Amino acid sequence: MQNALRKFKAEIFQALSHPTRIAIVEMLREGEVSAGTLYENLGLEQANASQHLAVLRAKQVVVNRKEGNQVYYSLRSLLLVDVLDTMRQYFEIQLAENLGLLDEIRQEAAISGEEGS
Amino acid sequence: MQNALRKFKAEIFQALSHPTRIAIVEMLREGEVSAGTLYENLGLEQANASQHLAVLRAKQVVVNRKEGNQVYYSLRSLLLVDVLDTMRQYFEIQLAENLGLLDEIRQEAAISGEEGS
DNA sequence: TAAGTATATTCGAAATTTCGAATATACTGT
DNA sequence: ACAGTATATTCGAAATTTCGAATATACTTA
Repeated sequence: MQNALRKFKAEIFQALSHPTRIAIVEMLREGEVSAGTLYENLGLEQANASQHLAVLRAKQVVVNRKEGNQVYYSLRSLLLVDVLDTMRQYFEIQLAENLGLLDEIRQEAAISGEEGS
Repeated sequence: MQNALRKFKAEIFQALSHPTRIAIVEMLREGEVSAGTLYENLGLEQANASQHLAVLRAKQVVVNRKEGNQVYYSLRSLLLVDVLDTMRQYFEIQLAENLGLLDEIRQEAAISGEEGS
């Protein structure tokens, strides 16, 4: 009984285990977004975005709705937003303890800062 | 800035993306457990358990403490328990909508039931 | 029906993950 | 120092994931 449940849990986590898919899920927090808007805003290749959306679909993290020429995606359950929020707290704490990552983030900030925000 | 953060998040999710590692984290919910107790209770090969613990260590999900001959593991942050709890709710809802998985779980339950619980 | 637009799928190749088997390391007691 | 115990690491091989390139599908509009 626990086994299938743990496998199911592992699969959801696996669906969230790629930076691009995290970005997609975060973008869907506010609501429905079309596939095109998604890959444009995230600067992804169309095919690549579609592949990642396929993973999220397969694991039932997102749901899609067709309207004319476009496909609109949204999170299947808002509970995922709660998970993400709790994770955010977790990350903040970890970040404070993880100087290496902080440095990395500062560098990125410095670079994008130079380019003029 | 968002990139390193998302990479970090993805890595935590990746650490949780295997049934065995979910089982380990769940076992650590109550507190510190030795490596030996872990793999005995979960019915794992010693080397395999150690490999999974290495993944959890690398991603800083767990922390370990050496005492004599043994190594005791614990969750680095209790916030992870909250994440798991929210996930549990999520799974319960998904489960209700996912008859295939429910069937799978029922079969497992039936099999272990036959063996006499 | 033909051309255009939006999205998905297929196809390798490269990278990563997972596993068991074997081996290594680090303690403990004699 | 030696044997025993607990845990970690290394080594391939098999499985899975990821990517860009190419192609397919589906809808729309002329």
